[in-house]
Amino acid sequence: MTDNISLSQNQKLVLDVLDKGTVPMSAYMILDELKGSGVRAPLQVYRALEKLISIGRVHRLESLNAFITCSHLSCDKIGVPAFVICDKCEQVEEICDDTVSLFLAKMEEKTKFKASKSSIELRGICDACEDA
Amino acid sequence: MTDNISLSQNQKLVLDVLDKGTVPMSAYMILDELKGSGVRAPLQVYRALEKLISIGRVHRLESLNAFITCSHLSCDKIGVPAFVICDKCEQVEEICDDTVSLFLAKMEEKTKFKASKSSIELRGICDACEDA
DNA sequence: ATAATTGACGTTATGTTATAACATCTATAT
DNA sequence: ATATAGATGTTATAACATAACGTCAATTAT
Repeated sequence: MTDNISLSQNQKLVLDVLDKGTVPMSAYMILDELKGSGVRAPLQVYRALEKLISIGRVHRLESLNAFITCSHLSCDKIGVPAFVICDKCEQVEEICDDTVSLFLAKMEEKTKFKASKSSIELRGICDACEDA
Repeated sequence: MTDNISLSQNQKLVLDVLDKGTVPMSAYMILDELKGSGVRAPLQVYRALEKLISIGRVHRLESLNAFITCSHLSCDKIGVPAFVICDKCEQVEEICDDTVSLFLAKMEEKTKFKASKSSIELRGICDACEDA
């Protein structure tokens, strides 16, 4: 549990569920977890997710239609993340470094494009699962 | 129109619709276009798309839930594509070069990960729309 | 030749993901 | 005290995708 100040009740609930999970969760999985806490409808979850994403506490994985907490508390201060997603164990590694930012810069230069909300997701098999 | 040999009727129909479109289309948009050609159900479209994607003639844009034809006829021979998607005019540029492949190689090395079906999508505003 | 396999087809029903529209409600700032 | 901003709750519906069933034609193995 970290800096939840200024988050609303539903936003805290959703973030807590995601924090506890070790793999990405869909909005409806989150909803199921929160059925006991007074959260009843998909929109309550989606609205909380929208807010959490906007402040960088949560990321949406486009290729999974699922959500995870930011592994840096908030990526906003750091940069655009890339996700490395194991299709076997479902673990996700969030990479947010020069390799990614330089790649993006190069792409923007080459295409004369101003990227604002990119999605970089590598799908495959992680080292641990490969060995197993 | 290009090398459609060995494609089935439905596969050809779906590919033709995508070829005519200048922007990504959802499966249901494609279905609407094909209502007059005897294609009736979503599954017929999804099955054709699955095949077309598997042979590299079509790409799925995860962040849009939409599909476009490969701008290289088939990426299979070339490498992993990255997509630069303008949120204003919806034009998509497909980039499939060293910048992308070197980035992927670096990421794989760094994370000890074997990527098989990555998704790289830059969302933002293209040069033309930026100026306008 | 013929049985078996493969890949495509068509249909109905259903599952999953996401948002529209409407009505409150509370805190903050003027 | 009142406007406004953000959060809430609810119902209904839209949009995206697949399961499960049965059929059929082309290929290939025996």
